[in-house]
Amino acid sequence: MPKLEEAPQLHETQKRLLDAAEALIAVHGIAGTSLREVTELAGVNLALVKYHFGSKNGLVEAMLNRRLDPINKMRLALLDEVKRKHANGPMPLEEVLAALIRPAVEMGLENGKEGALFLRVFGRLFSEPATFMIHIHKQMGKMVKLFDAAFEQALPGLSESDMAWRKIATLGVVQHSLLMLSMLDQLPKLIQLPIKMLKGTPSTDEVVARLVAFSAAGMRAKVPSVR
Amino acid sequence: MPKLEEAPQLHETQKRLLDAAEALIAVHGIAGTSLREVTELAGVNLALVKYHFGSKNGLVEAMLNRRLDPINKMRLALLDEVKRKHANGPMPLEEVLAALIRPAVEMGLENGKEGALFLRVFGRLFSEPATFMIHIHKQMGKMVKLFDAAFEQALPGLSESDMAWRKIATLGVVQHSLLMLSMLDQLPKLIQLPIKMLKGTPSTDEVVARLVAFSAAGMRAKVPSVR
DNA sequence: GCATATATTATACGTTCGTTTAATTGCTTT
DNA sequence: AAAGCAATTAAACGAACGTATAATATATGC
Repeated sequence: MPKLEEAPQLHETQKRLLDAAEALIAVHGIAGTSLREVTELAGVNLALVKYHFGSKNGLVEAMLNRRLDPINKMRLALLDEVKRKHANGPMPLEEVLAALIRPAVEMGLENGKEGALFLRVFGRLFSEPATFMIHIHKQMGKMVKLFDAAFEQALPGLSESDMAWRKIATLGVVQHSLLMLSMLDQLPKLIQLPIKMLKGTPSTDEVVARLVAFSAAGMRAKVPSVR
Repeated sequence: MPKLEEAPQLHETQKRLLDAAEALIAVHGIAGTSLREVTELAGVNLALVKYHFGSKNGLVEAMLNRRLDPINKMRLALLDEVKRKHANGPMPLEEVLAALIRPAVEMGLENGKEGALFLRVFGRLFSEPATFMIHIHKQMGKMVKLFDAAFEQALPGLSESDMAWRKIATLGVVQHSLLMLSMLDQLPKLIQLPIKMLKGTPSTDEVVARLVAFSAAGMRAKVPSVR
């Protein structure tokens, strides 16, 4: 099975800045995180943000790319595997969904504290300024197109809008579940919401299985025609 | 069927401030919205925020309460109806879900531009500082408890963690779908993601039916035991 | 070992932020 | 008409923001 690639080597200073930005943005969002907080946490001079990344936006985009690049590459590799495996027939919906979902879960659960932090960043992405949504979309454009085609094959016969609603709901399942998963440490104290969904941390396989099962059933559901 | 209650009367100035805060926070988030932008859009003096709401936090919480109060009251009223209707037997999962989902959809689709704006605020809630999550949770505490019991009855026999995962996924479906729905105006231009999920605006009934169908199927799905 | 990039530092600029004060307006009650 | 309360105003506070610059330190190539 394809694995998440190692990050390309970069300066110690750059890595420290990306780590610090990731940790703070995970909690306070982009607008709520100042470069002074980032550089202090990184133990690095303020001006080095401009030197290495040009601007705050540059830092944020580099932070996003560092995680999204390997996730998307692994997604495409997994989808390729599924395609090869079912070259003579239709791809099972569950396997397409797993190819989409597993890399993000793996990034979140198998990279220690850094991974969990990125899950929170990922969970916030849709709430950040449009600038970054555009950036992320360019980042993911090719991947999205290939998965669109895969869904079309795994779940044939749906109208465009039927398919769009289902993909949006699925993205919601994944995004929100991973956000909650990444907040498990702090959440139960703030909120008594019974998030006893784990004793210890659940395994990657368990999380993927749960999200895939829920999403696949949701995507296959018939909608009573009240339109 | 219970309806969303009318907002209690408040000063013109207060309403203008709440409207402006809602519109700006919907787009830029709490941290990304300044009181000067809010008061300018409202056509009101800066100091009136302190006078009427005490602080920026006070303004934000009032803005949230104005929408969440009627939504939650309608949820409880709808749930009561479902309970009465099925006093002699178990409540159907779909009807419990509809009681949870319909009020938010109705607020978003049947209150003009203001409703759509609040949907975007609602979609961002989990990405805002913990302060507000705590506030919202207090707001929703009673409603959440009653729906927890209803889900337990409509979907019996699940372990605590099995139920928790399903509720989280369902919340993700609703939150993300409504966020995308509220962004339909702007999104297609920024992103070619085929959000042709509608010609014109879909009806409340259609949206509720889609979200309920997806969530109910997801909640009923068996998870292969790979744990 | 000296010149040349590369990396880091301290410091500052001009803005904008949330908050606060004190003076003033408008309206109601007597 | 006067008094009293509610609402609004203009102005300012110190703090924090992203960005920029020039001087300095560190590493690299010859």
